[in-house]
Amino acid sequence: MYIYDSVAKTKRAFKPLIPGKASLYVCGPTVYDDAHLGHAKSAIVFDLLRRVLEAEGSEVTYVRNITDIDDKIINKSRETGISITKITDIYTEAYHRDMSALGVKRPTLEPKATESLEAMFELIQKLIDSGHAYRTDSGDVYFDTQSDSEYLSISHRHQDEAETQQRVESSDEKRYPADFALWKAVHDDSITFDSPFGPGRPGWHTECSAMIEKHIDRGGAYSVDIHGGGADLLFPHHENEAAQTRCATGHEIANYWMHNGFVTIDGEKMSKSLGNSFFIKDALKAYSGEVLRFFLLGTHYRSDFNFNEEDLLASKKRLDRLYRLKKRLFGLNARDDTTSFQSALLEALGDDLSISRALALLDEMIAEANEGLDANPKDKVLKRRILADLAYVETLLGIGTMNPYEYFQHGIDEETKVKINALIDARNAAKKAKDFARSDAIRDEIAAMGVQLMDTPQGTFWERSE
RNA sequence: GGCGCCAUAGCCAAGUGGCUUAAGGCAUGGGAUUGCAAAUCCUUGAUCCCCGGUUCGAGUCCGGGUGGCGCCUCCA
Repeated sequence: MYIYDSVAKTKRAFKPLIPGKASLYVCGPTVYDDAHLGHAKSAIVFDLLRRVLEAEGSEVTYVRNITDIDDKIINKSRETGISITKITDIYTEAYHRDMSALGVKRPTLEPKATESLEAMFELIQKLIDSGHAYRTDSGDVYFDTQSDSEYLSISHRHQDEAETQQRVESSDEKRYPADFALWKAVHDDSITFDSPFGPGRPGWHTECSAMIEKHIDRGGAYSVDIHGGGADLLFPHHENEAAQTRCATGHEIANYWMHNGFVTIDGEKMSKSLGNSFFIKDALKAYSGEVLRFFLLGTHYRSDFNFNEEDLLASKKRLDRLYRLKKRLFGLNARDDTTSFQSALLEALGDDLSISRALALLDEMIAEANEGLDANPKDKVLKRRILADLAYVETLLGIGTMNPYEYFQHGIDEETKVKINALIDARNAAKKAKDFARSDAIRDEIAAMGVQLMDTPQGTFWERSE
């Protein structure tokens, strides 16, 4: 496949270090709060990448870390009185629950920072030994950015010394303002970990480099094939990761870099400080996870994504078409036929995840399938082909996975369903007696409940409207 | 202040110099179908923010302008 490498700033043919085996590392969440739409976008994008690589026949090692050591977690613990481990357990579980609802498959490995301390010590020690890191009087260990001639080659910055100086507040102990902490010494009663450098906790970039070395590096020209994350991580996070690994191991951390665009809410960046965060769990109250997945998937991963309800509903209608087709073939089993649609779909996604092209192909497939079924409702060969295509879409895009009836009835409780079915029976009786005034009155009554009826040769079905 | 991204129909969104006098979806108008509807199918719409340039040829490259946005500070 082809991947746009955001460091090379060009599209490159993807060639893994070991043919047939792709490795992927993505920066995961800090588990101190519920996941928001930005987490969802990133997770969905790289889930898609993983599916495409697998569909192309690669054996994918996908590592996504869980950051469970962080000042934000510690602060939350102080504020709430809940223990650190309790907090990280709660939000790790919440993250998994939300991602699962969005159809995001679990990565191959999900290392936690607390379980990777040895690897971090090793990395830091190597940097100290090789003169790329230094200790301060207060016990902190800093990375010496000036010791790395390649520093800033990832984010293509040309840091102006004077300008940097005014940006950084407490640089008193640093040799150079851009230097960053590998280990922060802690002397009070905060959470600390014992280390060869004294009690403290790791700097925020340390874990990614350490985990990649521990779980992925196979001693090649670089550590991991693809490194991914949100666009905001390019600098300083990825720059610093790259510097650490380069100086500790002598090779680059990644061969390809992928950065997904931001999610904005009504045109503004979503951020905690602006107070416009949008939690996935809240969005899931109104929409099924798959509707959200499809919406977030619909815009190319490198573009910024603006979230608003109106566009979400338009996106849902597009997904509805897939489910309507699925409904027409409900109850039939798919087989593994391969079709030209499938290869075209994979080819589109293999071109830097060109989702718009892929969805256009999907729409065309759906239209042709409906047309064919209209013309030849009993064509078994056609049905087989459509079912195979739908199954392929499920696997590759992670959409169309639900029971179509449940999809269209999302959010309606059991009691209401019973009531609706009773009204449908009454209406069908009226229809049979050609009492259309009464049957239309019943339909209006049902419509008032937010439910739409559809008469078909197979009977009367209903969907949630709006 | 430094670095960077974006600007295509009412809305979302492809397009990386000629095969595209611009995919696909939503919405709108018309039609087929339907007891009426819904669904489905057919059909309907933009010369690509502005100005200048390069080229036989530009939405697509270059320069300038205008308007959005992001990173440089915790953030996917």
